[in-house]
Amino acid sequence: MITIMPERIEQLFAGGLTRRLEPAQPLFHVADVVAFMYFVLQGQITLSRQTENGATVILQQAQSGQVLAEASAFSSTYHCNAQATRATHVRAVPVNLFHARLKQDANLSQVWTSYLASQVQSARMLAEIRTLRKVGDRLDAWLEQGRTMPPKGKWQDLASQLGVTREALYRELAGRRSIPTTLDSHTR
Amino acid sequence: MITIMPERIEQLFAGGLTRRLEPAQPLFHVADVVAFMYFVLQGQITLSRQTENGATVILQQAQSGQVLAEASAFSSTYHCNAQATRATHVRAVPVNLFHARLKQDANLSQVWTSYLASQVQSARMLAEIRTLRKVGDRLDAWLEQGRTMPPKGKWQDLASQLGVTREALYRELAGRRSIPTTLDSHTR
DNA sequence: CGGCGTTTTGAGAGAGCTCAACATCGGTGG
DNA sequence: CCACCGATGTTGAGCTCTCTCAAAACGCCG
Repeated sequence: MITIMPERIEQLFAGGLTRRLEPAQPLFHVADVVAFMYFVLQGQITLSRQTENGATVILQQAQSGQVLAEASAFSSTYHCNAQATRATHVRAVPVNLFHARLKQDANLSQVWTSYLASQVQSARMLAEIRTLRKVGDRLDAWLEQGRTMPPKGKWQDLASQLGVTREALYRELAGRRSIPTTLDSHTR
Repeated sequence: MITIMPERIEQLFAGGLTRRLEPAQPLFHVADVVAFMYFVLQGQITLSRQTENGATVILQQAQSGQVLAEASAFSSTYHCNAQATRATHVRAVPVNLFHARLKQDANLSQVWTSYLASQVQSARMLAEIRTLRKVGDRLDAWLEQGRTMPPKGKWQDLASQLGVTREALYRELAGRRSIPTTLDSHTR
């Protein structure tokens, strides 16, 4: 497994405009022309799409350190909506500059490719984690990735990452606190 | 959303050796030196890793048309185990040839990058699908991606894609057959 | 025909979700 | 300094859904 340093991807967004979004503020909509590539500095952006039946499908919850809708680099228009879930800072770089950098700098190109590969990896991992039924198992699998517990105050974010309600996560954590020595997870 | 034609990625594996794997046969193990990149022609390969606690974490279920462990292209050794879940055909290309092709052919490089971007997209989508609780919702979301129902005989594979048991999927399908006109999904 | 894998359907149990109440903490303003 | 407020954390009780275990009905092929 490769370890991607987020600072390196940020090189691709060097000199870009920083833009601040209020909670629920949209960044772009379906069918908009792709003019910029965005990098989440802080906060969270939700990418979603409306289905024919009117249901909303979430495509990505972009966290800080992630690039928004990587595939939009290959498209002339967006195929999803982007909206801040809370106060968020993004860095924007014109797509043509983005492509120019990739073309001219083989190093940056490598950074971009390995970033994509690592995103594939972690997205697949997350998908597998979310097939686990018990929150304890999900938490274990998540922690096994070399991740550590976020500070108190961000546990709700962890809960939504794991795909469970905050109550369920709180209960799991409470249970672990009360029996700190018992490490065996009773699978099934 | 970009549409990736699997034939194009296959260009990267042109001239590679085709290898046949029996069910449960391993392809490589953790710590093995990365010598080849693999493309699944037919069948399925499971990528997994053992955690310190002895639990097995699944990282990817590579389907036909997918490249195995894309991130291994950037690593000297594998960080996961690969094993066929059933009879499977893979195409193998030496990593150095793989890299040489990417370097020499800007077109192939583009194919590779857009393939990675599309994989990121679909993996994230799958992760979101698997946070839905009802199999009906998961199936709807899956179908909304422009995918169509696989032929009878492959519904079990769909079930595992959706992260549900085959019984649950069969029941859902049976329910839809009996009320073919009712299209509204009662999302509470 | 017999065997094997897929598809169906049933019944019970388990685990998380929902709804609800309440505690805690930090910041704000009187 | 204290009352108030919003967001986070905690805990309880019932509901809902899928999973699990079980038992058949098919369907295909040697």
